[in-house]
Amino acid sequence: MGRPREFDIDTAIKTATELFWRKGYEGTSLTDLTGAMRITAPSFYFAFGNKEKLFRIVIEQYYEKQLELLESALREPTVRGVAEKFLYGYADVLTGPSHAPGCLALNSSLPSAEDDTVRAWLADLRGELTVRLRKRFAKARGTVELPMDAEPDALARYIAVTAWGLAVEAQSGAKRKDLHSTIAVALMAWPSADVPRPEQRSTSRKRASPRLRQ
Amino acid sequence: MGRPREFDIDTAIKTATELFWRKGYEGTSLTDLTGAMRITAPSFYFAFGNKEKLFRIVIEQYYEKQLELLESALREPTVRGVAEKFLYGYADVLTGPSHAPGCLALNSSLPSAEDDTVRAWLADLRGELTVRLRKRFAKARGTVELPMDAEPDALARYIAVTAWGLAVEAQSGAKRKDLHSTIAVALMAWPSADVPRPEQRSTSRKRASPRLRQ
DNA sequence: CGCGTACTATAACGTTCGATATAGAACTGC
DNA sequence: GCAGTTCTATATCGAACGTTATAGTACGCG
Repeated sequence: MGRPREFDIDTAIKTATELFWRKGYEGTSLTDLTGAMRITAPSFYFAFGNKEKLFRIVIEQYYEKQLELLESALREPTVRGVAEKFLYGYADVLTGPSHAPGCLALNSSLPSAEDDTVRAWLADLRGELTVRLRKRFAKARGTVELPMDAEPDALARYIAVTAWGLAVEAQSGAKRKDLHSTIAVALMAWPSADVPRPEQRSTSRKRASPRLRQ
Repeated sequence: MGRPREFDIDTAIKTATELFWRKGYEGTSLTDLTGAMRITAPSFYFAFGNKEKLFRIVIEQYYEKQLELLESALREPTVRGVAEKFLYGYADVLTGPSHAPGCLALNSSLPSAEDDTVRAWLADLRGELTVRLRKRFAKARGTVELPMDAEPDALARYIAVTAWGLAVEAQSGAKRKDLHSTIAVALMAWPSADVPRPEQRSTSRKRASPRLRQ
């Protein structure tokens, strides 16, 4: 059957997964891949066809696992259980110790900030925004606006997370009304202020009302 | 004072902004930039120094506007008003008609899917996940799990948005406990089921409890 | 052994990337 | 008009990119 392969293909795929996770799709060069796999370019092309085909293999393996998580979540007896299990499970994946932080699929588009001053800077700017929100919430804590045991850090991060998620959705093609109805749900996590002065309230907006709490 | 510049520099920056928004930072080549600006490479380098410096100008202009939105939101009399104003304002930016969809700063890392089969495929995979959630929620609607007037579409998108946002946060360095406390807040938007069978509930997790609703 | 097949090594392909050396053109101030 | 400065055009740089042609090596099978 010809000359036997001198490297383990599954190990090579794992190596590639790690690289894509850390450096993104375009950020991972063939030199990176073949170097880490300790094979030469022709061996790479013989085994995988090209970079994109390997990437698709990697992502498909990843999504198989993600789908397992999703299916398992969907089997929860309550829809809240579905949400809970999926989000916590996903968070575990994002912070798993055996790979770079974040989602492989999203990181592949959003290359790592490591060794990249531009991206590190962008991440900093994002962080700054969260800081400002946190300070505002911390100041409000203990007043009628926010109970004393609220967590400004968690609240600020929640707003930021929602914002980044909206940005991803928008880029994928979500329309304004989609985003608005999503925000309407997101705001249900928020405490209504106890009778703020009505004339100073934020610009009233018509918004979809999911009415989850009957 | 020497030879006058033959192109308008503000117009050129606007052109660059549009390109970065649509194609991302690395996805926008100097050929793209100089071509759209209708200037040659030396003119570009004379005017802007290099690609990164131009990008920083563009992003700084963008963040100035974002900060205006944020400051304006922070001046809201209630913290809920802050969240509301900021999120809706951001959504407006994301879907603004004068530029590519999404956030300029995030898109710069997450290059556009247009003319890119790999990224289009990744966006599709993300969409599929939302579809599955929606179907599950739609099926639950009208049962004890979910009231009849709930919106499966908005709920599913909310979970997805939260997930993508978590992914961005995780890549920027957020720790697992940060994500968990964020999720705890996110789940406050969710209706608790009316007494599900306890033995079938999802794996109980200790989680930070912001206790927003006293 | 020797043929066919499967894999690997060397070396280089053409293209695109961001960036520039060199020279010349267009303006102001003297 | 000449000097000094500022911007532009041509033409090209070296490096890195993904990819491949060519040749050779190692195995199973007859």
